[in-house]
Amino acid sequence: MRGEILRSALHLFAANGFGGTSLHAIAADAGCSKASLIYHFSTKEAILTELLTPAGEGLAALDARLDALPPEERVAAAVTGYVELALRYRREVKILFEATPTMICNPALGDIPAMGERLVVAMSGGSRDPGRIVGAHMVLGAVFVTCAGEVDVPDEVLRDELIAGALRTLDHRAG
Amino acid sequence: MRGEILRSALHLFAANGFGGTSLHAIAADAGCSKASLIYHFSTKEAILTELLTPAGEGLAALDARLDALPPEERVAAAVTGYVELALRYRREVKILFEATPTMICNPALGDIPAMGERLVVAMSGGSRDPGRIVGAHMVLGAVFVTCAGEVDVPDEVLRDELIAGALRTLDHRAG
DNA sequence: ACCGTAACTGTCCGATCGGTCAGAACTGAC
DNA sequence: GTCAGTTCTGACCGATCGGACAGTTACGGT
Repeated sequence: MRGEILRSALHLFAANGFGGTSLHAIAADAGCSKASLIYHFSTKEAILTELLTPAGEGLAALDARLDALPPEERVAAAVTGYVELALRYRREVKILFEATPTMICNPALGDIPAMGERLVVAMSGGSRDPGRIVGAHMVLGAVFVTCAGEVDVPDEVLRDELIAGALRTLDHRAG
Repeated sequence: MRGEILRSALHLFAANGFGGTSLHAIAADAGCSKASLIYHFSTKEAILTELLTPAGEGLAALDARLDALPPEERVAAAVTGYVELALRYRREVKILFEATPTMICNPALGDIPAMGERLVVAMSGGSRDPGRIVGAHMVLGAVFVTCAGEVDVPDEVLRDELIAGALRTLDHRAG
């Protein structure tokens, strides 16, 4: 039942957003009562937190992996890791996509926003050059919305093209 | 008063999203009653529509301008025009950013989603190559979130770096 | 058979939402 | 002054929201 609730919530949050999904809707989709949701998860936000936990852990693991890498390999590894993570957790990305403006400071998101910032630093190579910083933000957004939206392309192709495109974006001439 | 309402709504929608902003909040910020909002605009969505109209017209004008251009100039013009539009209507972009997943089919958005799709076609050069299509979606998202977020870079620099980065993203080696 | 605990539900609650409506307050024309 | 029309408001409405709570069912250990 608990799993059923999570599955329904993931599906509905991704389709209609967090704010756009009522507990009633989740309960109806999962085939249980609204009170049952609150029994398993004490709060609506707790459902969101649990849904985003695996993605957050993946992001933390990526962050740790990058730290252990020599600086010259970091950018490429950050891009590859980020793209793979975003593709694996497509629906979570879609949820975050809608949640970002409204609840960027919400504790339900955990450390995800902070690690997003660290990812930008990694992809910009730690540089203070505005070009690198803007480029890193662009990559973050590019992968974000491409994964959230439905582009009619097989996943493996999407993966490769995202990585290639992101590296192109970051590639400073005479760098 | 009408202008005051629009200014408050633009500010609040951009900060908290459309769904996250109540009529009461707009009225309080504008210094009038909730009923006064409904007097000037018959509906909450009507406020949104009016707020997004200038940006939508700018997008339509860009679309028309691209149509009158020889194909080989279209991609660069699309990128430049899109970046300038997104920077000029930053707050509107931020509103759209949050609205996209939830109300993509909402009539309040007018033709904006459709013209977004046409922009993708223009930036992909009308190609069916997955790489070009993914690249165009990436540019759309990259400019979108970079303008919606607050990157600590002066506007002119941001403009130039966005255009340069986007062209890099789209630039396919060996045609 | 009995009981304690976990799983689940129906019902109710206060808050907030977008929107309605009858009328007050202001305004310029005559 | 007064009257018509625009602008604005307080009070109210039904709907919906997230959540609380008491009570019921299912079940495994003894």
